Amino acid sequence: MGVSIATVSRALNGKPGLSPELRQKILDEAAQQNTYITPAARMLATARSQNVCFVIYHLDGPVSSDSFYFQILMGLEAELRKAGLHLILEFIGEEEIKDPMTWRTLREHRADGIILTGPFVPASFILQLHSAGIPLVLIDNYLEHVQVDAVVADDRASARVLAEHVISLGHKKVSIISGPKDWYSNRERASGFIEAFEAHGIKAPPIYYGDETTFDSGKILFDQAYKSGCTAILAATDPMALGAMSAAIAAGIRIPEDLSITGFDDIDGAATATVPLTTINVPRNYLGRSAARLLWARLDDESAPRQRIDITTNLIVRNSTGPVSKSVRKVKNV
Amino acid sequence: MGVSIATVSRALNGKPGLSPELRQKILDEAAQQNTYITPAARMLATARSQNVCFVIYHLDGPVSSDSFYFQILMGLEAELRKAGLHLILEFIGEEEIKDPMTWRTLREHRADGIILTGPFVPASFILQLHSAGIPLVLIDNYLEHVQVDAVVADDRASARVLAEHVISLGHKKVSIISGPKDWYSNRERASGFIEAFEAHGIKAPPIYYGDETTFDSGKILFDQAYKSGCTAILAATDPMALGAMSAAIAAGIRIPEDLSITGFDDIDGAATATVPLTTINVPRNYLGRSAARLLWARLDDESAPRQRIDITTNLIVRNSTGPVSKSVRKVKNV
DNA sequence: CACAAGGACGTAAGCGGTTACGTAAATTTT
DNA sequence: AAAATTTACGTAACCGCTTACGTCCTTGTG
Repeated sequence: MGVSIATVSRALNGKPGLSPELRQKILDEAAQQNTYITPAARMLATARSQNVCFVIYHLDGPVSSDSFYFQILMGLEAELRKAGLHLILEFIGEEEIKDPMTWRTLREHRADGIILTGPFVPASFILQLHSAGIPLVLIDNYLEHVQVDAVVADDRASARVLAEHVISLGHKKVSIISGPKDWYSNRERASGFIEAFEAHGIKAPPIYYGDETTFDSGKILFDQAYKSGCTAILAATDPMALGAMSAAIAAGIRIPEDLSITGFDDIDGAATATVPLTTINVPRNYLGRSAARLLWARLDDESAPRQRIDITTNLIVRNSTGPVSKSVRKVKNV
Repeated sequence: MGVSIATVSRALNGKPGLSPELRQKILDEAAQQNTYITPAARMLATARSQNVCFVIYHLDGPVSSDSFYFQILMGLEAELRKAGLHLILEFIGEEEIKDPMTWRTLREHRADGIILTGPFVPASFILQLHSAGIPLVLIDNYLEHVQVDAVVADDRASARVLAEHVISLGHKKVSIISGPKDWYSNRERASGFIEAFEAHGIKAPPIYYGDETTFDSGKILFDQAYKSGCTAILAATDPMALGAMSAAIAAGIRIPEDLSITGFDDIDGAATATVPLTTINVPRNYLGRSAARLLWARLDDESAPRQRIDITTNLIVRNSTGPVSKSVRKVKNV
């Protein structure tokens, strides 16, 4: 009591121009009365919401990699919380991707910054946001030649590691099954696979593209891929690998004796599949945390140099990969 | 131009006291200029944020049913969007559960209402929120004797259906493996199982409790459960069922010839497990949508009678359940 | 045709903070 | 010791919207 609201404001916001004793007294009193700054008023006065919008861009229909995003979300929330920021979640689709300005959260300035993800965000959309000067961090997306903050699981390097593993088991005839090539991570992964083979002087494996990266898609692509006479199939995602595995087993092909299969992402079902899947584990929680920290830094200093953070992943070797067996080739040659 | 801000406000908010022509003109002009009401100012003036907070209460450590929540989130967001509401996501743990007032989003009044979920939300916490008069909707939780809005997957009825299926296959000696009994859904599911058996005059199956509802937990409980000489195991969750399945297969037990196993939830890996799992599918997206609609109605009319919405689930019969086989019993009797 | 009633729109007072600016007291400078 | 700074805190003008109230112009009524 007896203190002006200006002084209280200064105390609560840790601003200078106030004696330490008075500040402490105000702080104590506020804590005791469980008082809190009304966000609306602060927002109005400062034009800052303390909100961050996490945006998942998806085509209509179900989002495939459910738990992938959820774990990112958990990491994100935990880290934003430390910075006193709140998390607004939004899914955007076809309509708002055409024109960012139709996108309500953005138009309303409900968030101070944006964390954007999704497997196939159009570059034009990212560019529009970026040139509008909105603090932005990309997850699992990246634009060459444009300075925009991003945190990505190092798909290409991970793919190389996975391919190295397969090569070390003696496989030389390999097929790659992938989803649409305009998805950033599909491209990166395929490139990584191929780089590894070329580095070993092995002919680049053929890539079979499907429309999706789902279980069914893997199942469908299996036939083509196997027909090429390969001893190993590298899938762009776990669901695809699982689908291929399912088709293989149905065809009486033994895994890994007759055929090795690898996935990518280490989804929930990978460890508990018919044959536990050799795959790449992405520390998703950390992906979220890094994105949050990156955005925080950006909010703090608009002019700081843009960063790209590569998160390293882990090769998880399970039972779906094994040494190439001579006998199989014989059978196939009959 | 030439219109007072009061009139614009009335037009934009669809309030009366304005000629249709002028209203349309203002609306058109606003749309054209891509103007939008500043949320902060509106919040300050109306004391409403247009935000809804989705809260997942979890113990420290990883949240198990990842994709479960994610699909709820998607449904929630889609439905809230229709109502012009925004979704704030928050995970709360031990600290804030003790005293809701330590919980920042609540204290700051950043959200107009709350949607709360988590497998073991303490009743005391729910009661505090409820008695504080905060618009609240529970997902997969319910308090007897307290009038609070809730949308729940009908665990008990689903469990009965699942048990009926197993009973119809001839199983009489069955074991139940479950997680902690203080989790709402674990209790409900076990009750449903037992009800079905009692309805058929079959002795209630024994329940084996674990500390968690995970794959590992199912693996561990398998031994005890199988030792009882059962021909079927009903698990409280899919991961548990998968864990039990893994342990069974490792022990040379054939599924479903020697042992039937059922899960619950139809998680991603259920269909692609070693033996595709018979389980209960919960329409999670719809769970989220219903919760959103319920909260919206509540925000609209505080005094409306509370509702509890039971979402019906679907029995998914796959390959992990089969008729009880006589031969197995013989082997066991040796 | 005078007057009451209602409709259409403008005026201005908040909503609860932030912050540039002003002022009095304490401290340093010369 | 008087002047010049610096420090500590209060004053008040916004921030952009909602809404009670006031004014003016229509329209209805006896």
